[in-house]
Amino acid sequence: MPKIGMEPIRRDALVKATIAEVGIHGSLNVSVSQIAKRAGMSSALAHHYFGGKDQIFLAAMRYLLREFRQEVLRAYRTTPDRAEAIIRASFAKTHFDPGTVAAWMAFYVQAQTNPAARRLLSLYQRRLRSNLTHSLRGQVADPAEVADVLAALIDGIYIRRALAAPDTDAAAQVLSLLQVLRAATPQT
Amino acid sequence: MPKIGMEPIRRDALVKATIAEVGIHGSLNVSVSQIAKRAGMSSALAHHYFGGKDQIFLAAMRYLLREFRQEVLRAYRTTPDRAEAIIRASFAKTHFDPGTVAAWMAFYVQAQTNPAARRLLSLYQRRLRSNLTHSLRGQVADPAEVADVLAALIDGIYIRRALAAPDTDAAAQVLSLLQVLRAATPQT
Amino acid sequence: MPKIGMEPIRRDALVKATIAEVGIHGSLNVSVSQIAKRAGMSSALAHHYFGGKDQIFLAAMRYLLREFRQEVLRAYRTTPDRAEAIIRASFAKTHFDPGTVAAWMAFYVQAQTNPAARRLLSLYQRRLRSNLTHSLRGQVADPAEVADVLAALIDGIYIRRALAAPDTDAAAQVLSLLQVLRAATPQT
Amino acid sequence: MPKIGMEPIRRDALVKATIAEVGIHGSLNVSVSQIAKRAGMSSALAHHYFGGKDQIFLAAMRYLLREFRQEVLRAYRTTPDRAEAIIRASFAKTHFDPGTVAAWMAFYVQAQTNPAARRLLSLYQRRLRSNLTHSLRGQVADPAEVADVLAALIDGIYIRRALAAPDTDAAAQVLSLLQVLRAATPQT
DNA sequence: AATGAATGAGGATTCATTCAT
DNA sequence: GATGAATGAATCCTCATTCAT
Repeated sequence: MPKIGMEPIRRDALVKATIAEVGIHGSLNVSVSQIAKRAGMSSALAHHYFGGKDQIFLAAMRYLLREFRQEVLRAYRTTPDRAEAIIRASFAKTHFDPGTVAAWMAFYVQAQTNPAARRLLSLYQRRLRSNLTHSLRGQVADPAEVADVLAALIDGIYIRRALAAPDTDAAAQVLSLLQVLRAATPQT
Repeated sequence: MPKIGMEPIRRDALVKATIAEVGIHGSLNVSVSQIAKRAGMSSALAHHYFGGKDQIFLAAMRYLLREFRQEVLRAYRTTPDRAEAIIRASFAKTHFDPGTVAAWMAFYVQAQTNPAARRLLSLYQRRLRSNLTHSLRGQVADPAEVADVLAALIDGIYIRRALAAPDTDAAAQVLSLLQVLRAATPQT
Repeated sequence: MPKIGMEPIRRDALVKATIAEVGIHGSLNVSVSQIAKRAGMSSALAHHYFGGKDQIFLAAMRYLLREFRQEVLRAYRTTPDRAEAIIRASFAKTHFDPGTVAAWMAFYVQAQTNPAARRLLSLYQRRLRSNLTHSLRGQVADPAEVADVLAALIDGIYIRRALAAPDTDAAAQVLSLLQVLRAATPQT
Repeated sequence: MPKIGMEPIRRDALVKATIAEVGIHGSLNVSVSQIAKRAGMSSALAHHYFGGKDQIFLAAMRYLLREFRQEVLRAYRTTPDRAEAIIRASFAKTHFDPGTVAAWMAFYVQAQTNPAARRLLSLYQRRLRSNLTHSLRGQVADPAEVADVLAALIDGIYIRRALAAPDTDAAAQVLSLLQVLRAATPQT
């Protein structure tokens, strides 16, 4: 009995299985078969839906970035200060799931040679920068510059927290810097 | 060609070939044969000297960290401000060689699952933090905290510069933040 | 050529090819590729179906032991004396095929270190002993003890006949001993 | 300082190292390097003395057979009954050292294809048979035939004891059969 | 839509053996 | 006599991908 409308369900299952499997192995050294098995289908079907391994992983990354966007939107609703909302969303617990961490590290690796991955990373970075810049308007002298620093700091702290012992509150660290910067370079 | 005492020569050649090859491929998906060929020897000899692929890559990473240490020492000699010296050394041109960048990204991936890699990364991070802390003593209220922020910022900016267009001066960005932090939280 | 239900066919082909190839080489120093080629498939498929070389060989041994069991059952039908049937089956011509001999010798080697092989050998020995014991009941004073001797003698003569010139009738030798033992230690 | 007369010492060390290493691995899957390292020399030297791996192993087998011969001679001195002496020597404790067991099993494998090994095995078997025949002269009707049975039984029981749990006294089992045979077929 | 079947290509690793010193 | 250096060849195993059904 041919099922109709299975495609989105299958794709979603594969994306989630990819993240889980990447998390378990800590890298992209995961076979399509492993992913497909976890997603409850044959590897041939995975190929059928995505065309190849690279595209499966790319879809997984797009999914993670989409999740992140929604995390930010949620934070907007509970945190009046937009910059703070972005920072808090950047360090949401889900980002530290093994799968997410491993996917991000692998993504950095891929971005060096895979044009599609590089574009995606670029897009994420531009968006983050733009969001931060907007959120800082009217608060600091040079919003774009401060946004740059904050964005880089977010990435830097994320890597350190993700790979080393997460002993301190990552968001707090960025927020305290934000405070300093706001005080130091107020908009005149 | 001398037939004795080849070991250090071979090891060195392999380490350099590894970095080059990793740079070309953008990841650790490089065969030992490729590395060995570039280093001018058989893959069997590479295994003989290092025991396995992981150890070859680990040796390459140790080499890069050793290089970085020397970069810092050199900077100490030309830059009176120690914090600035560390920051400048962190963004030395050699760090942006494709091989070095790829090795670092791969290193982050490995650190998730390979204990030896994780230890090495930890060591590097502790050293950087300690050096920065010392260099900030007497200049800011809480040197350790500021060192933490600077270290993370260095990593964050490095990744962004390494993977995206290096349009701005990375060191300058960190240095300007350093200035702000010094002014904002002076030692009383 | 049917495209489904190939597994049992492939497995069988591999098992037989293994025995043949082991016979040709006289040991387990046979590559999976050689076996697979003889079985008309790629080595990858052989791995797919069996998981690894050890398991291919183990399957081959299980096949030989199964064959031996059937040999015994056949002998039961034509030889009224059960002990004699077992002995005759033990020296059936097929047991002296080069592949079978080589597999047995390799099996002895494997049994020293491979737990699965050891278990299988143990199972075979217990079965042979148990069958012989049953067959001797009511004929000799201590069936178990005589069974032990006969079983060992069967193995010992097999090795000698398999590795040296098979000039004498192996079964006859054991049978004559059996006769002696029956006469010497009758059940009272 | 060139050492003189090292050859026999080196060869002996290699032979003993071979047996030990074969015992550890349970098969001939032992590299010459491993053997040489255990014997305290380079693998190149091992090749120099023996010419190749096969010859090293053959030398080890010759050593074991020599040892066995001496075991028999020792037994002759303490056991008046020569047949019993041979049987006891055949099950001396040293024969059950892992190295000796593994070497024997490997020897059986080799005898199938290696002519030198086959000759050596043949020689051992003929000697054992001849010794047994002599020892039975004047005691049983057909010494050669009984010798054959005993020899095979010795091998068969050895394999069973070597590979399975050595719960019973192997020599006793053969000796009791010997007694039966002597009683059953006395020389008239 | 879905899959079992199938493989070519590749990769890490091992090793017996040779050779210059 | 002795060894470090060196390698070609081989081996097990994995995997992305294709295809007939």
